[in-house]
Amino acid sequence: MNPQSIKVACSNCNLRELCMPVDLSNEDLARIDALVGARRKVPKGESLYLNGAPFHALFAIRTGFFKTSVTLEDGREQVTGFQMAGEIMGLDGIVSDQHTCDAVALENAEVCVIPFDKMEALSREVNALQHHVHKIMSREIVREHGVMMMLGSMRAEERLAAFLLNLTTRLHARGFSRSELVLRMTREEIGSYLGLKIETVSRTFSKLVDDGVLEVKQKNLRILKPDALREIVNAPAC
Amino acid sequence: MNPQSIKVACSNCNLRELCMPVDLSNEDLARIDALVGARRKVPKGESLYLNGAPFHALFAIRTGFFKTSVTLEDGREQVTGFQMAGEIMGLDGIVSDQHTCDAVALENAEVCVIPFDKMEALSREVNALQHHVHKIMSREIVREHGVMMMLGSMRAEERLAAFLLNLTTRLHARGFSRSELVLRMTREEIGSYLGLKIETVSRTFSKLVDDGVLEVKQKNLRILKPDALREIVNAPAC
DNA sequence: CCCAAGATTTGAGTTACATCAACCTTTGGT
DNA sequence: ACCAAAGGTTGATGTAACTCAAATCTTGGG
Repeated sequence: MNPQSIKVACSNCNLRELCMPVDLSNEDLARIDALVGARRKVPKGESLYLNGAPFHALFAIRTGFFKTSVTLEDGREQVTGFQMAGEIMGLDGIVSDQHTCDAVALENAEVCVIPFDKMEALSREVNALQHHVHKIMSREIVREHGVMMMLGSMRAEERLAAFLLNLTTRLHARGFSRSELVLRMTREEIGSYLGLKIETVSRTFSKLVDDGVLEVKQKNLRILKPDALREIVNAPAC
Repeated sequence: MNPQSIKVACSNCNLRELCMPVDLSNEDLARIDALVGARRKVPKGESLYLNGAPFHALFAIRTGFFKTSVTLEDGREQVTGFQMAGEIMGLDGIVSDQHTCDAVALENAEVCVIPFDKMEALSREVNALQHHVHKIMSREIVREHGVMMMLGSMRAEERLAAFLLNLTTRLHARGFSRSELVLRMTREEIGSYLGLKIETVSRTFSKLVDDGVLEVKQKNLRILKPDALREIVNAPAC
Protein backbone atom coordinates (compact mmCIF):
# COMPACT_ATOMS: atom_id res chain seq x y z
CA MET A 1 0.00 0.00 0.00
CA ASN A 2 1.19 3.46 -0.82
CA PRO A 3 2.00 5.31 2.40
CA GLN A 4 0.36 8.46 1.10
CA SER A 5 -2.89 6.59 0.76
CA ILE A 6 -3.15 5.91 4.52
CA LYS A 7 -5.93 8.13 5.68
CA VAL A 8 -5.21 10.20 8.75
CA ALA A 9 -8.38 9.35 10.55
CA CYS A 10 -9.24 8.10 13.99
CA SER A 11 -12.34 6.48 12.56
CA ASN A 12 -10.38 3.79 10.82
CA CYS A 13 -7.48 3.62 13.27
CA ASN A 14 -7.02 0.26 14.87
CA LEU A 15 -5.94 1.97 18.08
CA ARG A 16 -9.20 3.82 18.37
CA GLU A 17 -10.47 1.96 21.35
CA LEU A 18 -7.23 2.65 23.17
CA CYS A 19 -7.02 6.37 22.70
CA MET A 20 -10.52 7.56 21.86
CA PRO A 21 -13.85 7.38 23.64
CA VAL A 22 -16.15 4.58 22.55
CA ASP A 23 -19.78 4.92 21.53
CA LEU A 24 -19.42 8.01 19.39
CA SER A 25 -21.91 8.89 16.72
CA ASN A 26 -20.58 8.91 13.19
CA GLU A 27 -20.93 12.63 13.19
CA ASP A 28 -18.84 13.11 16.33
CA LEU A 29 -16.30 10.64 15.06
CA ALA A 30 -15.90 12.68 11.91
CA ARG A 31 -15.28 15.77 13.98
CA ILE A 32 -12.62 14.00 15.96
CA ASP A 33 -11.04 12.88 12.69
CA ALA A 34 -10.76 16.53 11.78
CA LEU A 35 -9.10 17.24 15.10
CA VAL A 36 -5.99 15.22 14.38
CA GLY A 37 -4.06 17.61 12.27
CA ALA A 38 -1.13 15.61 11.09
CA ARG A 39 1.12 12.75 11.82
CA ARG A 40 4.70 13.11 12.77
CA LYS A 41 7.46 10.57 12.49
CA VAL A 42 10.05 10.47 15.27
CA PRO A 43 13.14 8.39 14.48
CA LYS A 44 14.70 6.29 17.19
CA GLY A 45 16.77 8.41 19.54
CA GLU A 46 15.15 11.71 18.59
CA SER A 47 12.88 13.76 20.75
CA LEU A 48 9.21 14.47 20.28
CA TYR A 49 9.63 17.46 22.57
CA LEU A 50 12.12 18.68 25.14
CA ASN A 51 11.84 20.45 28.45
CA GLY A 52 11.10 24.11 27.79
CA ALA A 53 9.62 23.63 24.33
CA PRO A 54 6.39 25.53 23.71
CA PHE A 55 3.30 23.45 24.20
CA HIS A 56 0.53 23.46 21.65
CA ALA A 57 -0.49 19.90 21.08
CA LEU A 58 -0.93 16.51 22.64
CA PHE A 59 0.43 13.46 20.88
CA ALA A 60 -1.19 10.07 20.45
CA ILE A 61 1.30 7.33 19.74
CA ARG A 62 0.44 5.34 16.62
CA THR A 63 3.54 3.21 16.47
CA GLY A 64 6.76 3.04 18.41
CA PHE A 65 7.86 3.43 21.96
CA PHE A 66 8.89 6.46 24.03
CA LYS A 67 10.42 7.39 27.33
CA THR A 68 9.74 10.60 29.20
CA SER A 69 12.20 12.02 31.67
CA VAL A 70 12.97 15.03 33.82
CA THR A 71 16.48 16.27 34.45
CA LEU A 72 18.04 18.07 37.40
CA GLU A 73 20.41 21.02 36.99
CA ASP A 74 23.34 18.77 37.84
CA GLY A 75 22.42 16.36 35.07
CA ARG A 76 20.72 13.59 36.99
CA GLU A 77 17.93 12.18 34.87
CA GLN A 78 14.79 10.56 36.16
CA VAL A 79 12.76 8.55 33.67
CA THR A 80 9.13 9.24 34.51
CA GLY A 81 7.53 6.70 32.21
CA PHE A 82 7.56 4.56 29.11
CA GLN A 83 4.79 5.07 26.56
CA MET A 84 3.52 2.77 23.84
CA ALA A 85 0.94 2.77 21.03
CA GLY A 86 -2.41 4.26 21.91
CA GLU A 87 -1.08 6.32 24.81
CA ILE A 88 -1.19 10.10 25.01
CA MET A 89 1.85 12.27 25.62
CA GLY A 90 2.37 15.93 26.38
CA LEU A 91 -0.06 16.49 29.26
CA ASP A 92 2.76 18.00 31.30
CA GLY A 93 2.84 21.02 29.00
CA ILE A 94 -0.68 22.29 29.63
CA VAL A 95 -0.08 24.00 32.95
CA SER A 96 2.64 26.39 31.83
CA ASP A 97 2.30 26.31 28.03
CA GLN A 98 5.73 24.71 28.00
CA HIS A 99 6.77 21.12 28.16
CA THR A 100 8.45 20.26 31.44
CA CYS A 101 9.95 16.93 30.50
CA ASP A 102 11.70 15.31 27.55
CA ALA A 103 9.98 12.75 25.34
CA VAL A 104 12.39 10.60 23.35
CA ALA A 105 11.59 7.80 20.92
CA LEU A 106 13.19 4.48 21.87
CA GLU A 107 12.34 3.09 18.46
CA ASN A 108 11.15 4.65 15.24
CA ALA A 109 7.77 6.06 16.04
CA GLU A 110 4.85 7.87 14.59
CA VAL A 111 2.43 10.06 16.51
CA CYS A 112 -0.83 11.83 15.77
CA VAL A 113 -0.62 15.55 16.53
CA ILE A 114 -3.67 16.84 18.40
CA PRO A 115 -3.66 20.65 18.59
CA PHE A 116 -4.71 21.41 22.12
CA ASP A 117 -6.80 24.50 21.46
CA LYS A 118 -8.81 22.63 18.87
CA MET A 119 -9.20 19.74 21.27
CA GLU A 120 -10.50 22.04 23.98
CA ALA A 121 -12.94 23.57 21.52
CA LEU A 122 -14.25 20.24 20.35
CA SER A 123 -14.50 18.80 23.84
CA ARG A 124 -16.88 21.65 24.68
CA GLU A 125 -19.22 20.20 22.11
CA VAL A 126 -18.65 16.47 22.36
CA ASN A 127 -19.28 15.44 25.94
CA ALA A 128 -17.73 12.03 25.49
CA LEU A 129 -14.51 13.61 24.30
CA GLN A 130 -14.45 16.00 27.21
CA HIS A 131 -14.87 13.22 29.72
CA HIS A 132 -12.33 11.10 27.90
CA VAL A 133 -9.71 13.80 28.22
CA HIS A 134 -10.42 14.10 31.92
CA LYS A 135 -10.05 10.36 32.31
CA ILE A 136 -6.75 10.31 30.45
CA MET A 137 -5.32 12.95 32.76
CA SER A 138 -6.70 11.26 35.84
CA ARG A 139 -5.27 7.94 34.70
CA GLU A 140 -1.86 9.55 34.41
CA ILE A 141 -2.15 10.90 37.94
CA VAL A 142 -3.09 7.46 39.25
CA ARG A 143 -0.27 5.83 37.30
CA GLU A 144 2.18 8.21 38.90
CA HIS A 145 0.84 7.31 42.35
CA GLY A 146 1.85 3.75 41.54
CA VAL A 147 5.33 4.86 40.56
CA MET A 148 5.65 6.81 43.79
CA MET A 149 4.67 3.70 45.73
CA MET A 150 7.25 1.72 43.81
CA LEU A 151 10.04 4.24 44.35
CA GLY A 152 9.21 5.05 47.94
CA SER A 153 8.25 1.72 49.41
CA MET A 154 9.51 -1.20 47.37
CA ARG A 155 12.79 -3.07 47.23
CA ALA A 156 14.75 -3.65 44.05
CA GLU A 157 13.28 -7.03 43.20
CA GLU A 158 9.74 -5.83 43.84
CA ARG A 159 10.28 -2.78 41.65
CA LEU A 160 11.54 -4.85 38.75
CA ALA A 161 8.72 -7.37 39.14
CA ALA A 162 6.12 -4.60 39.22
CA PHE A 163 7.71 -3.02 36.18
CA LEU A 164 7.64 -6.25 34.18
CA LEU A 165 4.05 -7.00 35.13
CA ASN A 166 3.01 -3.51 34.14
CA LEU A 167 4.76 -3.80 30.77
CA THR A 168 3.29 -7.19 29.93
CA THR A 169 -0.20 -6.10 30.94
CA ARG A 170 -0.05 -3.14 28.61
CA LEU A 171 1.49 -5.16 25.80
CA HIS A 172 -1.14 -7.84 26.18
CA ALA A 173 -3.88 -5.21 25.84
CA ARG A 174 -2.30 -4.50 22.44
CA GLY A 175 -2.43 -8.09 21.31
CA PHE A 176 1.06 -9.19 22.29
CA SER A 177 2.02 -12.21 24.30
CA ARG A 178 1.66 -12.18 28.04
CA SER A 179 4.86 -14.11 28.50
CA GLU A 180 7.29 -12.85 25.88
CA LEU A 181 8.43 -9.32 25.35
CA VAL A 182 11.22 -7.26 23.92
CA LEU A 183 12.53 -4.46 26.05
CA ARG A 184 12.84 -1.28 24.04
CA MET A 185 14.83 0.54 26.71
CA THR A 186 18.33 0.02 28.07
CA ARG A 187 19.12 -1.32 31.52
CA GLU A 188 20.18 2.17 32.42
CA GLU A 189 16.77 3.58 31.49
CA ILE A 190 15.05 0.85 33.47
CA GLY A 191 17.29 1.74 36.39
CA SER A 192 16.50 5.41 36.12
CA TYR A 193 12.79 4.67 36.06
CA LEU A 194 13.04 2.32 39.05
CA GLY A 195 15.43 4.45 41.07
CA LEU A 196 18.18 1.84 40.82
CA LYS A 197 21.67 1.73 39.36
CA ILE A 198 22.34 -0.28 36.25
CA GLU A 199 24.34 -2.90 38.14
CA THR A 200 21.43 -3.49 40.50
CA VAL A 201 19.04 -3.88 37.57
CA SER A 202 21.40 -6.38 35.97
CA ARG A 203 21.87 -8.35 39.19
CA THR A 204 18.14 -8.40 39.84
CA PHE A 205 17.50 -9.75 36.36
CA SER A 206 20.15 -12.39 37.00
CA LYS A 207 18.53 -13.37 40.26
CA LEU A 208 15.13 -13.79 38.60
CA VAL A 209 16.78 -15.97 35.98
CA ASP A 210 18.49 -18.06 38.66
CA ASP A 211 15.14 -18.46 40.39
CA GLY A 212 13.59 -19.73 37.18
CA VAL A 213 11.17 -16.84 36.97
CA LEU A 214 12.54 -15.33 33.77
CA GLU A 215 14.54 -16.16 30.70
CA VAL A 216 16.65 -13.25 29.57
CA LYS A 217 18.47 -13.09 26.27
CA GLN A 218 19.58 -9.52 25.75
CA LYS A 219 16.44 -7.47 25.49
CA ASN A 220 14.28 -10.49 24.85
CA LEU A 221 12.45 -11.68 27.94
CA ARG A 222 10.31 -14.70 28.56
CA ILE A 223 8.32 -14.85 31.75
CA LEU A 224 8.28 -18.43 32.95
CA LYS A 225 6.47 -17.88 36.24
CA PRO A 226 4.17 -14.87 36.10
CA ASP A 227 2.69 -15.86 39.46
CA ALA A 228 6.13 -15.68 41.02
CA LEU A 229 6.39 -12.08 39.81
CA ARG A 230 3.02 -11.30 41.34
CA GLU A 231 4.09 -12.88 44.62
CA ILE A 232 7.22 -10.80 44.68
CA VAL A 233 5.17 -7.62 44.35
CA ASN A 234 2.58 -8.56 46.96
CA ALA A 235 4.53 -10.55 49.51
CA PRO A 236 7.71 -8.59 49.82
CA ALA A 237 9.88 -8.37 52.89
CA CYS A 238 10.52 -12.11 53.17
CA MET B 1 -19.94 36.31 62.96
CA ASN B 2 -22.51 33.61 62.88
CA PRO B 3 -21.15 30.64 60.92
CA GLN B 4 -24.47 30.24 59.12
CA SER B 5 -24.08 33.70 57.71
CA ILE B 6 -20.93 32.82 55.76
CA LYS B 7 -21.95 32.78 52.17
CA VAL B 8 -20.86 29.77 50.17
CA ALA B 9 -19.52 31.67 47.21
CA CYS B 10 -16.30 31.65 45.28
CA SER B 11 -16.89 35.26 44.36
CA ASN B 12 -16.14 36.44 47.86
CA CYS B 13 -13.67 33.71 48.78
CA ASN B 14 -10.24 34.96 49.64
CA LEU B 15 -8.72 31.88 48.05
CA ARG B 16 -10.30 32.62 44.71
CA GLU B 17 -7.10 33.44 42.94
CA LEU B 18 -5.60 30.18 44.14
CA CYS B 19 -8.29 27.81 43.04
CA MET B 20 -10.30 29.61 40.38
CA PRO B 21 -9.45 31.14 37.03
CA VAL B 22 -8.88 34.87 37.02
CA ASP B 23 -10.50 37.39 34.72
CA LEU B 24 -14.00 36.01 34.86
CA SER B 25 -17.01 38.12 34.04
CA ASN B 26 -19.42 38.69 36.89
CA GLU B 27 -21.87 36.49 35.10
CA ASP B 28 -19.46 33.55 34.83
CA LEU B 29 -18.37 34.06 38.39
CA ALA B 30 -21.97 33.76 39.51
CA ARG B 31 -22.30 30.50 37.62
CA ILE B 32 -19.20 29.14 39.31
CA ASP B 33 -20.66 30.19 42.64
CA ALA B 34 -23.62 28.01 41.84
CA LEU B 35 -21.31 25.13 41.06
CA VAL B 36 -19.98 24.76 44.57
CA GLY B 37 -22.74 22.81 46.17
CA ALA B 38 -21.82 22.74 49.80
CA ARG B 39 -19.03 22.88 52.24
CA ARG B 40 -17.91 19.95 54.27
CA LYS B 41 -16.00 19.96 57.51
CA VAL B 42 -13.40 17.24 58.03
CA PRO B 43 -12.13 16.95 61.60
CA LYS B 44 -8.47 16.22 62.19
CA GLY B 45 -7.69 12.56 61.65
CA GLU B 46 -10.80 11.84 59.60
CA SER B 47 -10.91 11.07 55.92
CA LEU B 48 -12.37 13.13 53.14
CA TYR B 49 -12.50 9.97 51.05
CA LEU B 50 -10.91 6.56 51.06
CA ASN B 51 -9.63 4.23 48.39
CA GLY B 52 -12.60 2.57 46.70
CA ALA B 53 -15.14 5.24 47.61
CA PRO B 54 -17.39 6.32 44.74
CA PHE B 55 -16.24 9.47 43.00
CA HIS B 56 -18.66 12.25 42.27
CA ALA B 57 -16.98 15.47 43.27
CA LEU B 58 -13.73 17.33 43.48
CA PHE B 59 -12.84 19.17 46.66
CA ALA B 60 -11.28 22.59 47.06
CA ILE B 61 -9.61 23.07 50.40
CA ARG B 62 -10.83 26.19 52.21
CA THR B 63 -9.03 25.66 55.48
CA GLY B 64 -6.90 22.93 56.94
CA PHE B 65 -4.30 20.52 55.72
CA PHE B 66 -4.52 17.05 54.18
CA LYS B 67 -2.36 14.13 53.23
CA THR B 68 -3.13 11.71 50.42
CA SER B 69 -1.76 8.19 50.39
CA VAL B 70 -1.94 4.87 48.61
CA THR B 71 -1.64 1.55 50.40
CA LEU B 72 -0.31 -1.81 49.29
CA GLU B 73 -2.08 -5.09 50.11
CA ASP B 74 0.52 -5.83 52.76
CA GLY B 75 -0.17 -2.54 54.52
CA ARG B 76 2.72 -0.43 53.32
CA GLU B 77 1.56 3.14 52.94
CA GLN B 78 3.00 5.68 50.55
CA VAL B 79 2.06 9.30 51.17
CA THR B 80 1.59 10.83 47.72
CA GLY B 81 1.21 14.44 48.77
CA PHE B 82 0.27 17.09 51.29
CA GLN B 83 -2.46 19.55 50.37
CA MET B 84 -3.24 22.97 51.75
CA ALA B 85 -5.80 25.76 51.32
CA GLY B 86 -6.68 26.56 47.73
CA GLU B 87 -5.61 23.19 46.38
CA ILE B 88 -7.90 20.72 44.64
CA MET B 89 -8.29 17.11 45.73
CA GLY B 90 -9.97 14.08 44.22
CA LEU B 91 -8.60 14.10 40.66
CA ASP B 92 -7.54 10.47 41.09
CA GLY B 93 -11.20 9.40 41.13
CA ILE B 94 -12.15 10.55 37.65
CA VAL B 95 -10.67 7.70 35.65
CA SER B 96 -12.55 4.85 37.31
CA ASP B 97 -15.38 6.68 39.10
CA GLN B 98 -13.77 5.53 42.31
CA HIS B 99 -11.18 7.15 44.47
CA THR B 100 -7.88 5.33 44.36
CA CYS B 101 -6.18 6.91 47.33
CA ASP B 102 -7.02 8.04 50.84
CA ALA B 103 -7.35 11.70 51.76
CA VAL B 104 -7.03 12.38 55.49
CA ALA B 105 -7.20 15.71 57.30
CA LEU B 106 -4.08 16.45 59.35
CA GLU B 107 -5.90 19.30 61.07
CA ASN B 108 -9.51 20.36 61.23
CA ALA B 109 -10.41 21.27 57.70
CA GLU B 110 -13.18 22.55 55.54
CA VAL B 111 -13.58 21.87 51.84
CA CYS B 112 -15.85 23.10 49.08
CA VAL B 113 -17.61 20.24 47.33
CA ILE B 114 -17.59 20.59 43.54
CA PRO B 115 -19.88 18.02 41.89
CA PHE B 116 -17.91 16.75 38.94
CA ASP B 117 -20.76 16.34 36.48
CA LYS B 118 -21.85 19.91 37.10
CA MET B 119 -18.29 21.05 36.69
CA GLU B 120 -17.97 19.30 33.38
CA ALA B 121 -21.21 20.85 32.22
CA LEU B 122 -20.18 24.35 33.21
CA SER B 123 -16.70 24.02 31.77
CA ARG B 124 -18.32 23.34 28.40
CA GLU B 125 -19.73 26.83 28.60
CA VAL B 126 -17.06 28.81 30.41
CA ASN B 127 -13.84 28.41 28.48
CA ALA B 128 -11.73 29.84 31.25
CA LEU B 129 -13.05 27.23 33.65
CA GLN B 130 -12.38 24.45 31.18
CA HIS B 131 -8.80 25.51 30.68
CA HIS B 132 -8.35 26.01 34.40
CA VAL B 133 -9.38 22.44 35.10
CA HIS B 134 -6.93 21.19 32.49
CA LYS B 135 -4.18 23.25 34.07
CA ILE B 136 -4.94 21.93 37.54
CA MET B 137 -4.66 18.35 36.35
CA SER B 138 -1.52 19.09 34.36
CA ARG B 139 0.00 20.79 37.39
CA GLU B 140 -0.62 17.69 39.45
CA ILE B 141 1.09 15.55 36.82
CA VAL B 142 4.10 17.86 36.83
CA ARG B 143 4.18 17.92 40.61
CA GLU B 144 4.31 14.15 40.66
CA HIS B 145 7.21 14.20 38.20
CA GLY B 146 9.07 16.20 40.84
CA VAL B 147 8.25 13.66 43.51
CA MET B 148 9.47 10.87 41.26
CA MET B 149 12.72 12.74 40.77
CA MET B 150 13.01 13.17 44.51
CA LEU B 151 12.32 9.51 45.28
CA GLY B 152 14.33 8.06 42.45
CA SER B 153 17.39 10.25 42.31
CA MET B 154 17.96 12.21 45.52
CA ARG B 155 19.65 11.36 48.80
CA ALA B 156 17.95 11.78 52.17
CA GLU B 157 19.23 15.27 52.88
CA GLU B 158 18.31 16.49 49.41
CA ARG B 159 14.83 15.06 49.72
CA LEU B 160 14.21 16.77 53.02
CA ALA B 161 15.60 20.07 51.74
CA ALA B 162 13.43 19.89 48.62
CA PHE B 163 10.43 19.08 50.77
CA LEU B 164 10.99 22.04 53.08
CA LEU B 165 11.54 24.45 50.19
CA ASN B 166 8.37 23.23 48.52
CA LEU B 167 6.36 23.66 51.71
CA THR B 168 7.64 27.16 52.44
CA THR B 169 7.08 28.26 48.85
CA ARG B 170 3.47 27.17 48.99
CA LEU B 171 2.94 28.65 52.43
CA HIS B 172 4.47 31.93 51.35
CA ALA B 173 2.04 32.10 48.42
CA ARG B 174 -0.67 32.00 51.09
CA GLY B 175 0.76 34.88 53.06
CA PHE B 176 2.82 32.98 55.59
CA SER B 177 6.42 33.53 56.48
CA ARG B 178 9.13 32.23 54.21
CA SER B 179 11.27 31.24 57.15
CA GLU B 180 8.94 29.93 59.84
CA LEU B 181 6.50 27.12 59.54
CA VAL B 182 4.59 24.57 61.56
CA LEU B 183 4.62 21.03 60.27
CA ARG B 184 1.15 19.56 60.28
CA MET B 185 2.34 16.04 59.62
CA THR B 186 4.32 13.60 61.76
CA ARG B 187 7.89 12.56 61.06
CA GLU B 188 6.52 9.23 59.96
CA GLU B 189 4.31 10.87 57.34
CA ILE B 190 7.23 12.94 56.12
CA GLY B 191 9.24 9.76 55.89
CA SER B 192 6.54 7.98 53.95
CA TYR B 193 6.32 10.85 51.51
CA LEU B 194 10.09 11.02 51.08
CA GLY B 195 10.66 7.28 50.94
CA LEU B 196 12.64 7.33 54.20
CA LYS B 197 12.24 5.74 57.61
CA ILE B 198 11.31 7.90 60.57
CA GLU B 199 14.75 7.58 62.13
CA THR B 200 16.38 8.85 58.97
CA VAL B 201 14.03 11.82 58.87
CA SER B 202 14.84 12.61 62.49
CA ARG B 203 18.58 12.28 61.96
CA THR B 204 18.46 14.42 58.85
CA PHE B 205 16.62 17.14 60.73
CA SER B 206 19.24 16.92 63.47
CA LYS B 207 22.03 17.26 60.94
CA LEU B 208 20.45 20.37 59.43
CA VAL B 209 20.15 21.80 62.93
CA ASP B 210 23.81 20.99 63.66
CA ASP B 211 24.76 22.70 60.41
CA GLY B 212 22.90 25.83 61.45
CA VAL B 213 20.47 25.56 58.56
CA LEU B 214 17.35 25.01 60.66
CA GLU B 215 15.93 25.51 64.09
CA VAL B 216 13.60 22.71 65.08
CA LYS B 217 11.35 22.81 68.11
CA GLN B 218 8.90 19.97 67.75
CA LYS B 219 6.82 20.73 64.73
CA ASN B 220 7.91 24.36 64.64
CA LEU B 221 10.65 25.05 62.15
CA ARG B 222 12.67 28.12 61.46
CA ILE B 223 14.79 28.20 58.36
CA LEU B 224 17.96 30.08 59.15
CA LYS B 225 19.76 29.55 55.85
CA PRO B 226 17.34 29.12 52.98
CA ASP B 227 20.22 29.34 50.53
CA ALA B 228 21.86 26.39 52.20
CA LEU B 229 18.72 24.37 51.57
CA ARG B 230 18.76 25.40 47.92
CA GLU B 231 22.40 24.41 47.65
CA ILE B 232 21.67 21.00 49.11
CA VAL B 233 19.04 20.40 46.45
CA ASN B 234 21.14 21.62 43.54
CA ALA B 235 24.65 20.63 44.48
CA PRO B 236 24.18 17.20 45.92
CA ALA B 237 26.69 14.40 45.92
CA CYS B 238 29.35 16.27 47.89
C1' DC C 1 -3.60 17.08 87.08
C1' DC C 2 -1.99 12.56 85.88
C1' DC C 3 -0.88 8.86 83.08
C1' DA C 4 -0.86 5.90 79.13
C1' DA C 5 -0.23 6.04 74.40
C1' DG C 6 1.99 8.04 70.79
C1' DA C 7 5.80 10.69 68.76
C1' DT C 8 10.60 11.76 68.53
C1' DT C 9 15.47 11.35 69.23
C1' DT C 10 19.79 8.98 69.57
C1' DG C 11 22.99 5.05 69.58
C1' DA C 12 24.71 0.52 67.90
C1' DG C 13 24.79 -2.83 64.59
C1' DT C 14 23.10 -4.59 59.90
C1' DT C 15 22.02 -4.64 55.05
C1' DA C 16 20.47 -3.49 50.52
C1' DC C 17 22.09 -1.05 47.17
C1' DA C 18 25.89 1.88 45.32
C1' DT C 19 30.47 2.31 43.79
C1' DC C 20 34.64 0.87 41.66
C1' DA C 21 36.66 -2.15 38.51
C1' DA C 22 37.35 -5.65 35.09
C1' DC C 23 35.62 -8.09 31.42
C1' DC C 24 32.40 -9.58 27.90
C1' DT C 25 28.88 -8.79 24.19
C1' DT C 26 26.45 -6.23 20.79
C1' DT C 27 25.99 -2.60 17.49
C1' DG C 28 26.69 0.61 13.94
C1' DG C 29 29.66 3.32 10.99
C1' DT C 30 33.29 3.12 7.54
C1' DA D 1 33.93 -7.35 7.63
C1' DC D 2 36.23 -4.81 11.14
C1' DC D 3 36.68 -2.11 15.02
C1' DA D 4 35.53 1.45 18.26
C1' DA D 5 31.90 2.70 21.16
C1' DA D 6 28.12 1.52 23.73
C1' DG D 7 25.62 -1.69 26.49
C1' DG D 8 25.64 -5.35 29.85
C1' DT D 9 27.38 -8.66 33.48
C1' DT D 10 29.84 -9.98 37.53
C1' DG D 11 32.92 -9.54 41.58
C1' DA D 12 34.90 -6.96 45.51
C1' DT D 13 34.24 -3.38 48.55
C1' DG D 14 31.97 0.81 50.61
C1' DT D 15 28.22 3.35 52.61
C1' DA D 16 23.70 5.53 53.15
C1' DA D 17 19.88 4.23 55.01
C1' DC D 18 17.49 0.55 57.67
C1' DT D 19 16.63 -2.11 61.83
C1' DC D 20 16.59 -2.82 66.59
C1' DA D 21 16.64 -0.83 70.98
C1' DA D 22 16.22 2.35 74.69
C1' DA D 23 15.36 6.75 76.54
C1' DT D 24 12.90 11.14 76.39
C1' DC D 25 9.30 14.17 75.25
C1' DT D 26 4.41 15.37 74.08
C1' DT D 27 -0.49 14.91 74.14
C1' DG D 28 -5.17 13.92 75.08
C1' DG D 29 -8.69 11.54 77.88
C1' DG D 30 -10.52 10.68 82.40
